[in-house]
Amino acid sequence: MSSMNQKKGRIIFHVDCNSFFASCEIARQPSLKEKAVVVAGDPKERKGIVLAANYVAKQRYGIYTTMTLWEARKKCPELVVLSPDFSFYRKMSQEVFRFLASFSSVLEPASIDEGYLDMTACDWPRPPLEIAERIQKGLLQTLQIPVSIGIAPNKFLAKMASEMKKPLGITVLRKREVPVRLWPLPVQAMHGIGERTAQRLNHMGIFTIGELAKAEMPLLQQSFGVNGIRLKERANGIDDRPVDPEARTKGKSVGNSTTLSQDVTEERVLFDVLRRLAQLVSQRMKQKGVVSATVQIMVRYRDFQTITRSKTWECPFQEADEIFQYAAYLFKKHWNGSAVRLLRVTALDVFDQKEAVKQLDLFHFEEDARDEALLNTVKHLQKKFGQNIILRGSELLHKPDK
DNA sequence: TCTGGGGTCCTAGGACCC
DNA sequence: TCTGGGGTCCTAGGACCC
Repeated sequence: MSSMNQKKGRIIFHVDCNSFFASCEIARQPSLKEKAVVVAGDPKERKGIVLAANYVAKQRYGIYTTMTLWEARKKCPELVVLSPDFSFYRKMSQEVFRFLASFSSVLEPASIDEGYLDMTACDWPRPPLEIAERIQKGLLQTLQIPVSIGIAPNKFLAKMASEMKKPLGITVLRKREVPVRLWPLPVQAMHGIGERTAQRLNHMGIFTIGELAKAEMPLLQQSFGVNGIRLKERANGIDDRPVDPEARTKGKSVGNSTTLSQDVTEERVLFDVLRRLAQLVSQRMKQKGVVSATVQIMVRYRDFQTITRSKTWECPFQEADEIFQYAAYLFKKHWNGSAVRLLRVTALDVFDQKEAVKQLDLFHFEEDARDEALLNTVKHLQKKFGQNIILRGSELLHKPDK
């Protein structure tokens, strides 16, 4: 909100793994260290883009993430190209966070390879800079993962700070340094401003973070709504968001997608893909112990035109079969018949499996309680959540276990 | 022989209800 | 015999991030 209720004196670390996927690969194959290494998908499957590049590839050859493998090879013919191994990266990520958790319990993973630590309440006897050095050295020695660390009074500044020196940097950014260190930068250097917003700001005559910091609020609010207010605050170094250890665990959706190795027009093949994606989604939902009542599909056509369609059903689900049925229903209804490049199936607004039963407690029925459809629904729920779902009078109840 | 796969958040319009 | 206004839910799409 305003700078008045900005919490004073917090110490926030942003820890960012450098070239994470590439670093993981080099950790298990150290002989690659001096070579130019990228992790990339298979071009035969039309997935040939660079997902991560180590610093040799980045600095010596100018290779960057999202570049096509074809371009990267042109820049460096002897490039070492590895296929992604996501389960290995997830395992390494868990190790990184386990290590970080030993420095502060107020830890918020922000993605697979970065996280925030609130060090304010930690009674470490050493100054923050020294703790950051310990974290950096520790991760490098025990896991061979290089990280950059930003130290600042809030998340936004910590994030901006960790970006300033890579790889293996530690950067302290104080609020009073914002005019000198952030304001000269172009707006697109700011976390939260992408290509589109940068263009629109430039159009308004705002090119640097400093100009954004001093921009007229009504103007920003008119063009960007609540985001306008937020952008101006951030440009002034203000950010009240707490480091929330729960933020990541309460996920909002679970989805899987795939780019087909060729554009497909044959319905049967597309349905097979949807079935496979539904299985993956179901598997991950079960791992997380969540259910959902909303399925979304995404269809990208040959020309990259992309649509999403979703629908909410009455009963929460988790089984692959159901997810497939719902996805297939949406696909049948909305597919325009032309060649498909990518398919995605997502369970939206997922919630805890245990909550599902609680929610049913609140699920009231009127006089149509004896409708066959309703009874079927109840049977269906019993099958999924156990016999302790009962219909009493006009209410669907969860009967507690004895 | 371009353009991966996993997400989050916000907006805006329409339906529906009071 | 003329059309308000507020609130909420659902759906679609866009911007952004790693």
